[in-house]
Amino acid sequence: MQSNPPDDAKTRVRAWLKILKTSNFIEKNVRERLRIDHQTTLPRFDVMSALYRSKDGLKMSELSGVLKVSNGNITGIIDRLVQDGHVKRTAIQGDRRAYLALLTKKGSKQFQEYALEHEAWINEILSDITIEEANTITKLLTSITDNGDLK
Amino acid sequence: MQSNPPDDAKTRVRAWLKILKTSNFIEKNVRERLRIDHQTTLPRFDVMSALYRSKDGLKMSELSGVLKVSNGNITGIIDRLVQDGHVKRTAIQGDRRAYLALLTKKGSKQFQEYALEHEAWINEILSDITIEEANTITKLLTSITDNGDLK
DNA sequence: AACATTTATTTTAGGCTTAAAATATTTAAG
DNA sequence: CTTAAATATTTTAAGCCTAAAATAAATGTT
Repeated sequence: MQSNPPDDAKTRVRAWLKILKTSNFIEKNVRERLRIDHQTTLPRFDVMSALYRSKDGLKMSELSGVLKVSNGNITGIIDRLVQDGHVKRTAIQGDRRAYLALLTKKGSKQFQEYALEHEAWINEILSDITIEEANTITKLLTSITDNGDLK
Repeated sequence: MQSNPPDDAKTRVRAWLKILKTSNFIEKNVRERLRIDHQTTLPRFDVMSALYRSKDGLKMSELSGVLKVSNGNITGIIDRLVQDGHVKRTAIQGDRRAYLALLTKKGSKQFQEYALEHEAWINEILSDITIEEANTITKLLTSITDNGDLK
């Protein structure tokens, strides 16, 4: 089974389109469940997840760094999370420019519930692939995102 | 190497997060090149791609069906593509509710150029995976999106 | 101390996205 | 033919997202 460069390029494009399709497919599913079951959104879930892991809260710039989204984007998401009582802002000693965003007790409790359900959803959506296959996917895709030549 | 259900769920979640990360990584790259090199966007590219393949144009509802986005979404994207002369709307005989969106000559020429570059970009971004690996990715991910239990 | 530079965040303008409501047209039923 | 139901699209309201400009505070330089 020989291959030549032009065919190789098309094979890689096919893999990319499949990655995109799969990602969109799962994402849509998760977004819908978050919306219907919890009246929340994936960006909000992602921010809460980062804050939950951090324990002591994160600065706005740390959040946008971890989630790889723009600074201004985080502003609006945190605004809404503060509105519904899941997040609070706390001053930082000696720097009045910045502050820490931190989960409230309510937010922390709520996120634990989200996380359990999220794991179950994903396990269901990916039920057709075996554990070995899941590991293979993780391994192969890692060599793409770890491509040092880009960014 | 035994596994148990709770570990399996976490392994699947890890695979999902990697799929998401990879997709976002590649998408960001492509969006940036479209923006900087061509002052256009991925949604616009996607619509032009669908129209290019269709030859005779597509109705709005066909576009939203193919691209799996909402109807209202397509309205705005086509509006902007019409504005910069890449797409035109043509009446359908006997149905004044609908119309076909069709690439203009300019749009068609432009898309051919985009497509060539796009293939080269992807080939570059995925240069660290072999053709065999690309095919493995495509095959494994297909069993996820073809999961008939959902939707 | 006064000024410039850097750092942290928000604001702005524009585009993407959705679900739900509204509009227009066609088709079906009586 | 008239009314009702279905189909095709747009509009609306709200949220997400970015790059670039603006604001504010901290740090460095003279």
